[in-house]
Amino acid sequence: MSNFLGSHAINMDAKGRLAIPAKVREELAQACGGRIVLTANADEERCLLVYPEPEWEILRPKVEALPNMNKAARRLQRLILGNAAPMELDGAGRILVPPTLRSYAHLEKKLMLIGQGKKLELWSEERWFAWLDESSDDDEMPPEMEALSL
Amino acid sequence: MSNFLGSHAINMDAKGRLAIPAKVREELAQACGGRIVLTANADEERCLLVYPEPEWEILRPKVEALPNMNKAARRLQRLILGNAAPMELDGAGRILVPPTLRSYAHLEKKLMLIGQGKKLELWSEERWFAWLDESSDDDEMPPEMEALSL
DNA sequence: GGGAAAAAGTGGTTTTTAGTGGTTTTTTTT
DNA sequence: AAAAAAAACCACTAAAAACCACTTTTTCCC
Repeated sequence: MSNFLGSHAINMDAKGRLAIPAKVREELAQACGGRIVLTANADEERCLLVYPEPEWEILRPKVEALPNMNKAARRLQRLILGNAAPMELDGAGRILVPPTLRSYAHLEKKLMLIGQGKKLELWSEERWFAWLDESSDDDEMPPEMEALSL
Repeated sequence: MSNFLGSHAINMDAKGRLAIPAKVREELAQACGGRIVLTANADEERCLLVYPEPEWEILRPKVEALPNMNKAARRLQRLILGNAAPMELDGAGRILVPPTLRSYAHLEKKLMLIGQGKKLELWSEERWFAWLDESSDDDEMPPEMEALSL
């Protein structure tokens, strides 16, 4: 199973194409033959999520099955399902980001691709660094996290 | 199991390469054959963490398994996983620190490598000495620490 | 204590690979 | 059928990685 790590600075060209870094490309080739699903992130951070297709097919039914009389659940469904775009890497290892997703995540030229284990996150570089600088406020930690020893 | 102790002053060259001190290199060779994972520190101190690969593989699943609807947990995942860079020492016993990590920890020429038992910490020399001078305020201690007798 | 040898650290050079941009062809829409 | 947009293809530039040689420091032996 895929295990994405690390961050990569990448540029999107004028056509909305972006070259997946070679190392990530290798992992994607192995995990899904280059077949991925790009969608919106559901939390307050406006970034995109990149799933290898098999990983997406585990997640998708779970999202579809959420009890959607609940407002938060409906929101999640609309964002995740309503923005999902299956695609393949082109011959040069690039993907073409659909305009709607581009504007959702405020993607311009300079981007950051962030490994997050089973998926990747795609951020506007500006927003990523702004997020890094945010104070890690007094959010409550789950007990599993309290017990961690890094 | 590895047990890193002591601190070493080291220089990073213009390309971002830094020579691991010979004594540390020996320990790394024994612990992981020179295979390490470099990542960001998650707390407010902007330094890097150096894990021998086996040690990293104990930590990684714990971080990936955190409940990521929680904000604090997501932050930890983005920092630890999103900055992780597996690497090996080169022929001369050096590592190349990726640009993103270099800027995260404000690393310039003069660095400090600090043994921390199962891992090492890598600091900008300036920040390390500034930290040493900080007042160790009135932060609350966990009970295990209260019970210590140095 | 001095000198020699070995090891460690430093810097530069070369080669390979990844990223970028443009061009052509095909498909779709009006 | 023509024009425009999208997709695939191809070539060139730039950056990263591996390699190699030199300098400095430390250690061991005389």
